[in-house]
Formats: sequence, structure tokens, C-alpha cells
Amino acid sequence: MSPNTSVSPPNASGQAILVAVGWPYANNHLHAGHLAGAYLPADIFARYQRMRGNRVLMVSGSDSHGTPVTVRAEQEGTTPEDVFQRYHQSFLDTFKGFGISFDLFTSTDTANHIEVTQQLFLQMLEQGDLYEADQELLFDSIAGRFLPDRYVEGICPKCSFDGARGDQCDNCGSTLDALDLINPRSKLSDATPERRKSRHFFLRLTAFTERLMKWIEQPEHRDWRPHVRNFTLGMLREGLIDRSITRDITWGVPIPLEGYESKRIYVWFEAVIGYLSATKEWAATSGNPDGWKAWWTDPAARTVYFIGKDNVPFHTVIWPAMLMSAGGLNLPSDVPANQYVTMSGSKASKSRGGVVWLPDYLERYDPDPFRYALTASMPETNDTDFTWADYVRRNNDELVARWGNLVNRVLTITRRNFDGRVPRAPSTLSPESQALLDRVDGAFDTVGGDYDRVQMRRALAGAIEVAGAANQYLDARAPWQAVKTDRDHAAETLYVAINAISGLITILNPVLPFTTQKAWEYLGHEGKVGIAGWRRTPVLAGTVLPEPGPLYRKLDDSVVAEEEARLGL
RNA sequence: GGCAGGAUAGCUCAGCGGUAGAGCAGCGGACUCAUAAGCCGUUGGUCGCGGGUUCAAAUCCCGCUCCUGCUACCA
Repeated sequence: MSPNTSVSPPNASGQAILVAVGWPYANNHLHAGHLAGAYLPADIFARYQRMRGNRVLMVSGSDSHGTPVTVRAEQEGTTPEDVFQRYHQSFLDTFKGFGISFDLFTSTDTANHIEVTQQLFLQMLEQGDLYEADQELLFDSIAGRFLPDRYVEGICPKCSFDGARGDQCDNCGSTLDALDLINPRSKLSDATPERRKSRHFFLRLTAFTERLMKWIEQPEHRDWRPHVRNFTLGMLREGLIDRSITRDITWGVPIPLEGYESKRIYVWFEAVIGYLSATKEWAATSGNPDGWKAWWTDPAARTVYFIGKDNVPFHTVIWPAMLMSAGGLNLPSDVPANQYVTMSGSKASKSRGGVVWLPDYLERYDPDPFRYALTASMPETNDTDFTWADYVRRNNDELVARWGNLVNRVLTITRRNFDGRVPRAPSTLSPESQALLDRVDGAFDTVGGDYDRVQMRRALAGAIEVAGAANQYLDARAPWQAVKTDRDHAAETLYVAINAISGLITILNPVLPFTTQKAWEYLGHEGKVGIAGWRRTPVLAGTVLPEPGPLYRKLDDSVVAEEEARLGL
């Protein structure tokens, strides 16, 4: 990927960029890990690319199928549809609340998705990339369900540890086959599972090893994140395994063939197709049914997948293999998978607590400070730890004090001393004034390049540093004094500071969409931030400045203890 | 077991071949426009351990210790 580092005006015919975001599983609310891992970086990336004038399409949807949804429905005495609908709505509310700017957030429970999935299924079957075979599986006769390996526990055949899961032993770390467990028991009902044969469809992954290897080794994939690239190469070197892509369940996408009424296509095969089906849905809805091709069949398009690291194999091996089988569709340009965020040192876990639920957060705080704090410690190269102490510090020291206060102090002095209007600067600026504006303009290149490479931490650090430079500039020129002795000097300072802020607003907008929009209006600008593209929008002398308000609230230290208690660790 | 990432100032982390850096915390100072914010200065580290390569290593190589995570038949 060549980083876009040059500043260009908005351009309706920019590059087509598909921002594909992992599909959340509709069996619980979203938490901070989801946001930091996938939705926030995707949103920052999309907002930046839109301002660059690129044709961005950002899609995702609820993954409505799969065993845990049905399990949860049974526990609650309701239907899978009900569970899925409830959380789907929760997701929509959460994205709205945090400003995650999807062009479409749909679900796998649509007629369109089912149709696209079945069509691809049949196409791959015809290609010979799917085949039928019998599979021996464990069946829980009390729950009346075949058991995924993870739902079986027993004694590890290798180390005799009692409590090994069907897929892996937590004690000795070896990968297991559920059929080899000694004294197996179902995690659903505690029943002793019985062996049953079942006929299923398999994805012939083994046939794709060579092609995938070639694809990964293309020069443009060299700068994929090391953990993504190496993990994928490792899988390919070890040898792929054909996997069954159907299950004995009734909640899911039906198999479009006679005699398979009691089986469904399984989620890991079907959910990734959502990227394609969602694009088609968006195109159809916007009145141009062929519009999806701009992102999927035009080789000039860029498709970037934002997911958590646990999802890497599906996006760098399985989905590309499926796309190769289908033919004529773009393979992922990049999969900048993130690592994990831990909460106060504890891994987010639904059972053990230690989770910041996003709907919960929004009841008490504003979205931008969370976006800011999570971006500042985004798990791009390693797991990171979120603490409320860090959140409060970043809010108070960086958002309130450094950035918010910069805007506030500049606007206040100006309004008070220049009749509420932006003062006029001399035609030739002093060197330090010019230097500040140059610094802001330069940040469009450096920070923009970081956004483009999906290095959000670096981007944000670079942006906030410029706010620091603006504060230094102000202190050096002390317009609050100059206004009494040399009005022209003060006028230049404030004019320059206001214009520097204007640039900073645009630069920070991908991370802080809500508060930068507010600030944008405080400068007398109209419309949306960045409407003029990825560049500093000048604020002209004489512009009437409306009364500003605080962009951020200072938080009391007691928030830390309160929220830590709420984490229940 | 395999793979990845980490181990650098009290804390969070950046640097990734060329005289140890930032923010916060601590200490001192000048200022007062601002949500008592901002600015300047300063204390503080034998860069996990042991070898090696090099004129030069936090930075490259080998070995070791500890931490985190991933490991497609859960999403």
C-alpha cells in the first residue's frame, strides 16, 4: 500500500475503499474491546478517507446465527430471532452513540444475505471446492444437539488433566479432537455425549495452499502487520485442513439443496460473505444494483478488513480462498487486525466481569473522550491495558487542558478584544506565525499518512502535539498583554491561532467527530468538518465568532474509584 | 508445543545502529487570556539476564528468564 501523503482537494472520483468491519455476534452488548479492536479504528480510517475524497463504503452487520445465540435463547426461554433482534438494536444504538459511521450496518438475517450466501455456496460446489463427506460428531441427547468441540469437556488423553475442552487442553496446551477425550461430558447439560455420524459439506481448503501462499507473498502484502502475516504464513506452511461448513442446526442459512432441511450453513463460512452481501444490499438500496462492483470487481479498489486478532484465519485464509473460488472478486488489500484491550489488567470476560459495556458507558459519559483514550492506547502492535485512571488523566490533561482549553482561550480573548470577530493579520506574517501554520499544514501529511497506514496511536500523538505547539506559540506572544500595547501584534497572533485551530479541528476530526464539529461551528464555519477536504480551512478576517462553550468536561478523580468498582474485579 | 508481541525514568509508553526520550507524577520558576488550564526549567534510567557482531547496540545475532495473546472443528 502506498500511503497517501499528499494533500489533495476533495474529489468525488477518488479511490474506492471498502472498509469492512468484523461482524459482532448478536448474543450480548458490545464492550470497550470491540470498540478499540475494530469499530473505532475502522471509523477513524473511514472518516479520514472520506475527507480525502475517496469513495468509502463502510459495512458490517450483526452475526445473527450460531450456537451461542440459540443457547442464550433457550436459557431465556425465547427464540433466537428475539435474542438477535434485541442485540442488533443495541449495536445500532451503540454505533450511533459513539459516532461509528457505517454506510450500512445490516445483519446476516436478511433475504439478500441468504441469497448471496446460497449462490456462492452453489457456485463453489460446482467448482468442486465444496464436497460432501460423513463426519463423526458428539451428540448431546439431553440438549438434543450436536456439540461443537468447545462445548465438550473431559480428561485430556495426553496429560490426563480433567477439564480439557474438546478443542484444546488448557493444561498442556495440545490441540485435541473432541472424540479423543476421556469421560467426555457436555457443557450444555452435563450429559455424556454419544457418537453419531452426520453428512456434511466440506470446504476444500487444501486446494488453495499454493495460491494463498503466492498471494500473501506479493510485495504489496509485505507491510501487513507482522502478527497477521506470520500467523497466516504459519498456517499455510503447516498445511491447511478441509473444514466442514455445515452443521446439524436449524438456526442459520439453509442449504440450497434437497435433503438438507435439518442442516444449515455454518457461521464461519457464511458470516464473511456478509461483506459482499452487505455491499450488494447497500447498492440495491441506493438505487444502483450494480454499484457493488466498484469495490469488488474493480482491481483499483482497496478493501481493508478491521477485525480482532482472533478472527485472522477467517480473513486471511478462508475468505480469500472463497473469493478465489468465486473468481473475479477482490481479495483483501490489508487486514490490520488489532490485539486485545484488557481492562485494568484483566481480560474482558463476560463471566468474570471486568468489562466496560458500551451502552452503559454512554449513559454516563460523552463519546469523544472514550474514543480519544482508546485511540491513544489502541492495541495495534500488542495488547494494551485500559484503566479508568488513564481515561480521566487523558480527558483532563489532554482533551480539557491542552486541546479544549486552547480553543476556549483563543476564542475568548478574541471575542472580548476584537468585537467578536476574527481580527486581520498583516499580509506578511512573522516567522513564528508562519512556522505554526506550516506545522499545522505539515501535520495533514504526517498524521494523514498515519491514518492511512492504520497507525492511529501515532496519528493521534502527532495531532495532539501540534495543539501543544499552538499553546507554546500563544504563551510566547501573549496576546492578552499585547492587546493593551500593540493591537496589531495581538491581532496577528489570534488570527494565526484561530487558523491553526481550524486545521487541528480537521486533523482531529476522525478521532473526535462530535467535539470537533462543535469547535468547527465556534469558528464560524458551516456544514460538516472537512467539507472542503483534507486541508486547513481558512478562517477569514472579519468572521463573526459565536459564543463558544466548553468542548469537554473535566472529570473528578472520584470517577476512577467509581468505575473501578463497577468493573467488579 | 508453534507463532506473535512485550520486558526502557515512580507510572503509561515512544525510540529500533551513532552522545538515553515524551506524557503523567515530583521539585523550582515566570505569567494570568482560559474549564486553577497553559508556558519555562529541573530531579529521575548501568534500556529483563548472559554471550556475540561492530569503530559504535536499547537498537542486529545467539541463548535464557518472566509476562500477554493467538493456535482455523466458539464467534
